[in-house]
Amino acid sequence: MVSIMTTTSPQGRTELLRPDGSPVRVLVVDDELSITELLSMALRYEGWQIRSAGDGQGAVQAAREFRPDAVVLDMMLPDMDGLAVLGRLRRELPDVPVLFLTAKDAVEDRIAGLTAGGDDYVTKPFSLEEVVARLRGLIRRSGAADRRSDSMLVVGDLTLDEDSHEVTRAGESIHLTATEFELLRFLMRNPRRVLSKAQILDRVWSYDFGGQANVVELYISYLRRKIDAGREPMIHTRRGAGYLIKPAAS
Amino acid sequence: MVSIMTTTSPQGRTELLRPDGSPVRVLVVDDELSITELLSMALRYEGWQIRSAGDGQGAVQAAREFRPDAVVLDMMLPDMDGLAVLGRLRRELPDVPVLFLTAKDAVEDRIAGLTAGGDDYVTKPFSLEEVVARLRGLIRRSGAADRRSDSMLVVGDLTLDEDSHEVTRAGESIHLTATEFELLRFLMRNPRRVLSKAQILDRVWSYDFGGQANVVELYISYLRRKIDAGREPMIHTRRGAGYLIKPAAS
DNA sequence: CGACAACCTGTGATTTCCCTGAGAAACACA
DNA sequence: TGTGTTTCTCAGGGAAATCACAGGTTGTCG
Repeated sequence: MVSIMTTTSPQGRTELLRPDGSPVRVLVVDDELSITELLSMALRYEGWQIRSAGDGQGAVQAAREFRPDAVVLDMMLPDMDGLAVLGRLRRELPDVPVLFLTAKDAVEDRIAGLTAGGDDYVTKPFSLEEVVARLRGLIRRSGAADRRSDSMLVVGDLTLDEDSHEVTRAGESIHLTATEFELLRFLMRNPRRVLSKAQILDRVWSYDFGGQANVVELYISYLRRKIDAGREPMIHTRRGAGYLIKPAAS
Repeated sequence: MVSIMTTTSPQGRTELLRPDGSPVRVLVVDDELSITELLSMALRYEGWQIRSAGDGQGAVQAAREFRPDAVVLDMMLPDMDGLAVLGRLRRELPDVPVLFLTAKDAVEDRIAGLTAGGDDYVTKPFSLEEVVARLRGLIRRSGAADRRSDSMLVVGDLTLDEDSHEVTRAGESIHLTATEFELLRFLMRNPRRVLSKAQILDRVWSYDFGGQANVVELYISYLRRKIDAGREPMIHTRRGAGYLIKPAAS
């Protein structure tokens, strides 16, 4: 088992690294090219090293050569059943966590036992933030002995706990809806960085979202009402560019 | 006989360890690959070290080399009768407890005799929580005189005894059905953590459950009626995410 | 200073998710 | 075999969340 460390970059962004300082490796397995590319891009942006495969055969081979620290696996592959692929992967990589991608309506069906090993899953269509968050969780937890429960995002006096989904400002607990929570998580994972509406839409909403772009404005408005209400504002608009979050003091 | 210690990790999760600090070892014997893999995953996640075998021959050999602290043994093996395997295993590992896996309709009286010696059994199809709980019990008890009552889960004023299956809230005893008990145990083993309905279904219901996912909602509803009735609620819904349990105060 | 674009937010329709009562089916036990 | 218990399905009600729309506000630039 490979232990995983975390470091914090100047931007305050926490990165996962292997003990030798090399980037974390993730294998993405899906037969739809658009999905693997979408994921590869998003995950590379996290600073991770990505390899992708389009079928079970390729997945097993890539696992052998690439030795990833985590695997993203679509359960619907052309050449073999998802469970079969899983079995083969496990033989190559006994302790590597797997994030499953499943169709929404398959959930009730046959997720049986999938999350048993501390694995996790997301349903299609997913949002990239969701996938990244889950993967980070899996990798952190597989990092073994170093099981620090570092699932806490902190910006100024604002905290967000990814395990309990709890959010507080100045110690005061704040209730957020699912979408509000994901939006805030994205902002807090990129403090002091301007995020465009398009970026936000891409990452926080699921990839097949077809609605109006101004949902972002709407949800920013919701967040402000809950987080900045009466206080020194932390969420700022950069007109023509996007939004950013930063500690109130400064 | 090897004595077993327990430590508590940062997450508050209790782990079983051997006196030298190395992880507990469990040997899993079943001819169905899907079962051994399912179990291996789940047990590894408990922080245990797992070895698996697909038949009696392999089991005996693995026992000799691997020196496990406990064995999970399917009573239906291809090459030899379960009892024969058991006999051979006992010769290798006289004091190691065994958890039997049996078909539901198997002759119960034979099993009854077997478990007299402090062993235990579960019927297929089992739930992972069930197997983990039984194994923990066996290992703890084989770990000798030092029976520290570590079989107690406590969250706020709610207590759950994994040995006696007794549950109390604010000192008041509460009767739960088997399924309610397992659900509550799973929640209490992960306090302050949001657990999705799929995760819950995965661990608490048996691996071949094919029903509606809303049984989870139903049983949460039952639990609330018994545990939160009239009191400050401890079971909380995170709409769109899952459920979590936490002490009432907070 | 005026005009335009970008942004904010109230309102309400729609959808999604959750809760729970009623009863059928499976089971446990005498 | 009968009775009480437990598990689970189904379906209706209700609450919450999501989102479109549109009118108001603020900022920017000529």
